[in-house]
Amino acid sequence: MSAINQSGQTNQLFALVDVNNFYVSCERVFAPKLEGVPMVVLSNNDGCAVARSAEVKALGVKMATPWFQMKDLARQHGIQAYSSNYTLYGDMSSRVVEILKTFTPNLEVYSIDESFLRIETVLKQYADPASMGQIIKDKVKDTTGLPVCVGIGASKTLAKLANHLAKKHKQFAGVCDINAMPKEALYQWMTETPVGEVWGIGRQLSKKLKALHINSVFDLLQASPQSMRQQFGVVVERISYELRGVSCLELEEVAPAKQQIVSSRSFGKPVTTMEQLAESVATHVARGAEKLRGQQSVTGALTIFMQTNPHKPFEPQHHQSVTIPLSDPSDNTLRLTTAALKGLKQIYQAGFKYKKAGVMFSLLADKPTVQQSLFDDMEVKGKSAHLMKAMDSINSRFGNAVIRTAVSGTKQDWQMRSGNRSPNYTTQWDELPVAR
DNA sequence: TCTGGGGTCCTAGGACCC
DNA sequence: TCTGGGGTCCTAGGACCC
Repeated sequence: MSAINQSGQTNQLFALVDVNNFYVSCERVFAPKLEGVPMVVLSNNDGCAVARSAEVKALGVKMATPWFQMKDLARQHGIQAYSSNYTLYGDMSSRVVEILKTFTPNLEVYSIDESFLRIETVLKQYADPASMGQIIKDKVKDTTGLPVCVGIGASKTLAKLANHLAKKHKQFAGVCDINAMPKEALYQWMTETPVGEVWGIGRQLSKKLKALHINSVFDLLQASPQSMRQQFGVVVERISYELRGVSCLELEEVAPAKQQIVSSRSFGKPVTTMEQLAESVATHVARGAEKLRGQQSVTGALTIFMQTNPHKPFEPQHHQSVTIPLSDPSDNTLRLTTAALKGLKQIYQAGFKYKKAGVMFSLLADKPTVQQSLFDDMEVKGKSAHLMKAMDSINSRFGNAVIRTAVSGTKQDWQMRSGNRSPNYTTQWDELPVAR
């Protein structure tokens, strides 16, 4: 009997499948000569390292280290740097997910390189969870060329921890099942693992926990969930339960619509003029509006923000934002751009060197379907006049609406639309795309 | 001038994640 | 000279209402 399952709370079993050094591994799939070569993938403008190969991690290079700061090291060790190619990574990510879906339908895509799987329902096809993990690992490698590690546990947090162990310690050969581990061994691993490695315990919480002599994962396991709640709130309480194998975080199989959408970017060179900022803001609004439409949302407010370079504290700093509520929520690029530029004018100040600008859409709502009311108050004179008027009206609000409309166009149709049903009513529906 | 309690909504900021 | 771009959740405090 495993240590963790003794709570008897649940038989759920989670697997976390995580691609090793994802961006680096993607690049290596298409350039096998890079295998074993120390390398990084750089962020926008080739600013920071956003992915590091194992060789580079071993040199002590931290995530998001600026490339210019590691150039000496790069020369010494022959570190190769690649600009990022997010289209490629997105495509590779989808391929991995497709493979994982062949193992279980219960899957949550957690990030571009990680998925949680619920596996207890499909285990009978395998000798044990670890061998299932091994098969997953091999299949992803064979099919996509990407190396993954698999962590298995009775909660998401334990699966995460198991994945960490699988990545960090060679003896697991890339697959670690915490659930099957004897208690003594598990506690030993937990004692050797710093509390900051636990999913949800970041820098600040680590510091506070350490002040209470909670240094290792095991120490945190020993602390009571109640006392954790008292001192740190519900988040740490939940982690505390999760570590005990009491699953508090469910699989989110359908990704909920975003609650906010951001588009922002650093400038390669400092930007000073209103014209440059306006161009950037317009680009970001267009990108954001595409994302909005992609999830069938409209935004009720947009925030424009820009800032100078915080890494140059001796230069004059300007960090400003303005939020513009929209009386009429929209996903129309033109309308949003107009509002955004108005906001930009409010906060722009000449004389600063801006380093970053962007836009955030918030107060998102489902995009309304074509509204009854648009038709209700129209007199029935003829189909085309109606449609033109309705389309104009909708177009002015949503810009890119797809209007479902009745093509039979008899008076009865319109009466039915306003609730006055005719028994013989039949109609066909067409989708009329409206020009953007 | 003193004096209540409870609820909701909104916002800002902090902490975390990849 | 060169320093990422997204997201989420939680909490506290203020405004407002009854």
